[in-house]
Amino acid sequence: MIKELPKVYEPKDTEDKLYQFWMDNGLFNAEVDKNKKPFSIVIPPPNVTGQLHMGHALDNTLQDILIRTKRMQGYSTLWMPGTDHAGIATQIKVEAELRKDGLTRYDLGREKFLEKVWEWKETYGSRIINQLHKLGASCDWRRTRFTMDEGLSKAVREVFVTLYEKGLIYKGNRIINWCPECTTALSDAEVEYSEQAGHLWYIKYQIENSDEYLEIATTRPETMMGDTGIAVNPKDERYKHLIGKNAILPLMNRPIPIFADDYVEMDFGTGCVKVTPCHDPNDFDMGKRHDLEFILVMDGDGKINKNGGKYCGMDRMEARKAVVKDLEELGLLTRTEDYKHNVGACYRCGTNVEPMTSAQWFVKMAPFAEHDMEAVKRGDIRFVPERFTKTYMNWMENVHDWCISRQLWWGHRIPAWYCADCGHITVSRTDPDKCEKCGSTHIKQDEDVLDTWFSSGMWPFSTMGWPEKTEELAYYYPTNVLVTGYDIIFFWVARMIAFGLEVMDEKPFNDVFLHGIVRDSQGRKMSKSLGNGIDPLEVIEKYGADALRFTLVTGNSPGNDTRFYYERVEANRNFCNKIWNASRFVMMNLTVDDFTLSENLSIEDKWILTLYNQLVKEVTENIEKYELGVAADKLYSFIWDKYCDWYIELCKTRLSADADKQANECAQKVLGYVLVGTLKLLHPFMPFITETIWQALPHEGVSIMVSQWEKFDDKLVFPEAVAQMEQIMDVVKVVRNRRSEINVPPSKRASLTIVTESPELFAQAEPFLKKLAWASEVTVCAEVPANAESMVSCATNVAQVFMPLSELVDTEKEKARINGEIEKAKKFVASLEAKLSNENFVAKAPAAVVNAEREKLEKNKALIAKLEDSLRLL
RNA sequence: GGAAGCAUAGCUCAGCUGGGAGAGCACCUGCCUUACAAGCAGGGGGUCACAGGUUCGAGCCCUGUUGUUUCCACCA
Repeated sequence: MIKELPKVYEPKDTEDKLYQFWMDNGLFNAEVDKNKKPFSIVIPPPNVTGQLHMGHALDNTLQDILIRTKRMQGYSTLWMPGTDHAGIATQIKVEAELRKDGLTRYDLGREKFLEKVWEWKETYGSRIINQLHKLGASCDWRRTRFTMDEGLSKAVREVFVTLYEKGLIYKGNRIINWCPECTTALSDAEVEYSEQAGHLWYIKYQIENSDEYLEIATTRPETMMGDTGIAVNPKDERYKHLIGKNAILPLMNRPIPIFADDYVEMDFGTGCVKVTPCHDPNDFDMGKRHDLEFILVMDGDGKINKNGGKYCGMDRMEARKAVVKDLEELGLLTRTEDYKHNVGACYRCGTNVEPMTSAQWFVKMAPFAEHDMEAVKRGDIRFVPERFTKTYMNWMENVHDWCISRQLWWGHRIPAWYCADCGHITVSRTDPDKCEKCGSTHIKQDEDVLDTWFSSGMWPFSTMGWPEKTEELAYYYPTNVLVTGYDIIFFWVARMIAFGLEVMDEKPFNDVFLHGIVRDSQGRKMSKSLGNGIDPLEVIEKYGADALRFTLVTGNSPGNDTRFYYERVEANRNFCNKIWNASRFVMMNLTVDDFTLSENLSIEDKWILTLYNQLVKEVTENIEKYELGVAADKLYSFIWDKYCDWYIELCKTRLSADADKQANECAQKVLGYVLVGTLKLLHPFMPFITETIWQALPHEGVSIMVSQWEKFDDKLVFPEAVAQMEQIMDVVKVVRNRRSEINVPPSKRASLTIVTESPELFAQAEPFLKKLAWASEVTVCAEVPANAESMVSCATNVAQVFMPLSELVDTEKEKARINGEIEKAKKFVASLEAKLSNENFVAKAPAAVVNAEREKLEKNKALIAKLEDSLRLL
């Protein structure tokens, strides 16, 4: 039963073995069990070829804490794991690999390339899963899903076809964000804007059949070959006479109409806007409004196409220079200004995106938005912290149609077939062999694939087997909580809500528990380019997974970013060691084999049990409210400051060899009882060390993981004992303090004379005072001793303490010290008296508060009396 | 342009529904008091950004100001 534990906790020796033990015993496995309440979480699927970073570590630690707690509380828990195919990200990686051999994906062709990606996926797909094992994640790995699995692909197709049939998905030629590097369309969410230094070029446009010129500013001259109009504000007197006329587009020498549109701001630039409908979202809208010509001047690779006249073939930046140079030579460039403006970049490769019209597939968002916002408004779906509700709402209110087609190869191919004969598009759940309209067999599937987020949007139900009606779905859906970073609310959370409500007719989760970003110690985002990333695996290797987990959940509050410090990991590693040694101590003294509390509890037992019981209540509530950091802090301070610093010390006399056997066993049981209970409360946070210790202690059951969560116990409430214990502890503290001030080392023991009105209490406390206050002997009496003036004194509100150490003390200093303490207490008393004599306070404040203030007043008055008494003796 | 967060000890941050300001690290003093030196005991250090307001009472609630970060929008 009792094992010898080494003096220092070595997580490395145990963690992998324990994880294997849990796996071998199937403890992570989720089983549909009608006798239990379900609790489910789906993992935010990491990129299949990705590596564990601190963000994952945080995200999964939070989930693991929740799932482990619920498991212990008797729920049938499902933590559904899996990975995401991560379209662009993965394709980029494999293409980069090919580039090393001087190849592109086109050299291989679609089929061969996809084979290559699948190979890549096979090689690296399990890496991040294994890394999650290191963290202690208790997912049901048997159920691991991948967004391109057969089942999930089926779900994707089903959703696509269904939405298409409902008219919620359409194909249209619209303006989208194009990444010339990835050569694909992107959704609005996939564009990151940042301020870049650029120029405003002012260009002269001649009015047709006139000598008059218009001056127009632009930041992107390279697209001007696609200009098909010039807009002015209808109220602008300067240009009213030109409305309806044409201007000549320089370089192309093409007449373009001048028209009025409210969109134009009179006081910006020259008050004229050149309109390039194919290369600017606002111009696109104006183009539609005014029925302008749409001329696309760029190809997918960012080069000017044949519509760009002489600039055809030039790269967009090259074309910009050439256009500016030509305008200059023609004398049409009037001036150039430096100008800072926001430019969008691809979130994957960082290349500036090109807004351009393109035939793409879209999801109509307006019909979704209403339901999606309603569900949140109703409180059906709750954001934690609440403020993100607003973020979500704002986004939803202005949501645009979602571009879901990507010109990639890696992903779910769009199930649409184009008929070469009649042009009809056949969208089908099964691959068609002929056009559904004209029957022609000359049909060809759309080359494009779907946005990665399209498939992850259905993750909560696709992973549970939908569109099949599985018992998992019936039992575990909707999931209880989604844990993720606030940075992907739009990408993912919003889309899951949309698909869940539309497809399942039920929300995907009750709560959305959001966390922030893990930054480096200087508050910078961890990134490859900065090289400031900290590898969670290295941290685990050196300090243990428990220390890492604890570091990630403490010292921050939900939804806020957090900085990562090794100092904090070290502190938490030390905490592990503290727990380890406290447990060693208990085990070293262990002769009993169960921790059923005995009847004759002593005062210190009652004290710690009361605090422990309170801890159970609070930690449970905090976890329930997602206040994991608060719960962790409470565990930390209970274990360290209460259990170790006081209770273990208080027990030592009862545990000594010559102590009474019954008392000894009573102490052991309380020590064990509280230790085991605390380990359970701590287990979700620190699964490894708690299991290791739990296994070494007397226990029933296979693992602490599946032991029963502690509950608040009405029988373990002893307010009187707590009050008494605090009186004793006050005396200990005041003596320690006194001794420390005059530099008395613990080895120099001193007799204590305690003058008090509670002699029995302090007589009982004798062993504590000997052990904790380094007393050689303790005398308790009602009167101040005769030789008091030759002793060092200190006082609490219930006791005066005298120690024969006056040779170490300067009387004047002593007087000053006591006076200082009196002053401080008097000040406080005065403030309390003022408060209590305020009729409004007494009348309006809650009775409990008033009573507490009265109690404080009495205590401090008593303390002053004691101190003044001591002062008189000097 | 819109929205949100943050501003508390030297540093990084907690502070739950308002009731005499906390932790970790750092710093100072004294200790190997046989579970733990990854430790023990003690200590110093905060007009809780600023200005108003509500309240018996404000770090906490309200308004404004300043600084700072982020998100959304995208005026050519």
